Amino acid sequence: MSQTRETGTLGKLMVLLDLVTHADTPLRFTDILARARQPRGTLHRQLSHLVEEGLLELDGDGRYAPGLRLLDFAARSWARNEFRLVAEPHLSELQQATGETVHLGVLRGQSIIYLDKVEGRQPVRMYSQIGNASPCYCTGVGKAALSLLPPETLVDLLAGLSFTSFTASTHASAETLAAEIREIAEQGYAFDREEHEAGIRCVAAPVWSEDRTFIGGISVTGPAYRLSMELLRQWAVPVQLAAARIMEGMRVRLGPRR
Amino acid sequence: MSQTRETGTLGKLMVLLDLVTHADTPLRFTDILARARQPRGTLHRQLSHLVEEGLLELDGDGRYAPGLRLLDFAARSWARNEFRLVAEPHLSELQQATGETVHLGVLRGQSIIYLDKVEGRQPVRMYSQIGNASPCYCTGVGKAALSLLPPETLVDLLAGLSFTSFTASTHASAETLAAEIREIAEQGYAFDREEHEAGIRCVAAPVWSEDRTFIGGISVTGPAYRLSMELLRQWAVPVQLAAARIMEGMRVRLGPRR
DNA sequence: AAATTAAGTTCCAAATAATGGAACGTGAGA
DNA sequence: TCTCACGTTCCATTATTTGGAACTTAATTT
Repeated sequence: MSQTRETGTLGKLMVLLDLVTHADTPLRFTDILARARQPRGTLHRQLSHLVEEGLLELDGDGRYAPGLRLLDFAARSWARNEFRLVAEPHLSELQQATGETVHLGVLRGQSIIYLDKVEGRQPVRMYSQIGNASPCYCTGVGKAALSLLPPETLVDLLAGLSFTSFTASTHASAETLAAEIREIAEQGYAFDREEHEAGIRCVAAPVWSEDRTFIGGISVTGPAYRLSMELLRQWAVPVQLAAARIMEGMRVRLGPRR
Repeated sequence: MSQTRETGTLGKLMVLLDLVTHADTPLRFTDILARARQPRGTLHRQLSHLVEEGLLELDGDGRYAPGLRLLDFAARSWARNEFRLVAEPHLSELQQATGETVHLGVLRGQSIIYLDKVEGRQPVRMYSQIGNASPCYCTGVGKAALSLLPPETLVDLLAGLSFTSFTASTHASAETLAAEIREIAEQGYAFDREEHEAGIRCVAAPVWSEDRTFIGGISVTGPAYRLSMELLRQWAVPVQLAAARIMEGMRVRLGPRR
């Protein structure tokens, strides 16, 4: 998930930040000590620095939680993200056309990070999905993104994956995944056949920015009982169309400068 | 806004992260060089480290933008934040009762960071507000939060403020602000009389967690033409009630452990 | 096209910060 | 009161960062 260096001052601190943000609940000093391979004195100072910077917070019980400064950073990066800004209107349009939830995600390391989500009427918790990192091998957006990679990069990435079986249909080996990705590269669209979450299907299309800073995809997602494979196949075309419009938008936006 | 140390390896890197995330547009190396007080060689290596860790991203044009890894960190800290989790149902209830937008914010340094926002029916961009840092001296939540501080802490904080006049009614000096905060401390609720944004009013009440990790407030916000001061005064009671329930919820949640 | 300037990158001895083992509080429970 | 587990502080050693300068590459001008 995280491509942390683990060396250098920053690298070591990021490992700790990862540790704390990935925990289900705030961690006490000793909990962190057990998981981080650091001497007590060192760990203590490292945590203090992170707290001083607002990246971690230490509550009255001596438990470390992620710092709210991270929220401020994130709110800013999200609000100004060029890819997201360009994609936004096209995502809404696609949502209108299908009535289902639309996602925009990009590949970072081995994960898909969701950059945006457009739902129907109901005011659903956005943060719950936006910013979340999901595996690339069992999501529509993820597989669509992988189909964009040059063969060598793809091989390297696949080699580093460890396959967790979320459902019965989750890919369990690099071989079957590679085969499907070849197919996706030809077709130009991908499905998620309940591979990440039982009862949830999606159809996705690859999207990228011209400078290849963003390699990702968009998808239309919904419950299997409502979204037959038949219907998803029909939606492949509008999804690809929306993807094409986003790429054109990025071309226009980046073009004049180069 | 940022209480960065500016010394130590991490401190210097955070200054850069602040610089890039605060910029309106991705910055080129030279732009950053001009603003950061660092020699070229040093700056180059620092930026490289941030990019390696995914905290910054370098696009094809050599422009640095905030890294998407920040989103992942933030999504996690938000999803698991105890204060927010406890407050959530009470915010929704308050939204139902008033029909207007409800906010939850906490004090971090001199800023209020919005932890949650509950709007009416329409699916509004949440991220646009959640995580955002706003000044404490011209928001209802901010002034409510300040009214909770011990006198000495408050004096120190006020001394460090620089007052930007967003509207004609924005406080422009520590003296008038301090006077209003004394009043708020007595009353137990605060108003924002179009001090941050023209045409926007709110009524807020202070909220804090027992261990004082979270010092903040909740507010009901809306357009001035719809929310007379008269109406806001009526809402002060339900807002204070919701605040009381949140604090009780935190007491129960934290209590058993200590 | 050559010359000039600007932009970005790499290098390495010197300066600085991080390390980690051990000693030192501190508070809860026996 | 004693003990033990949990945190915190200290400081000589070690590793990383620093920053000036040299170098490469790209853009602009003559």
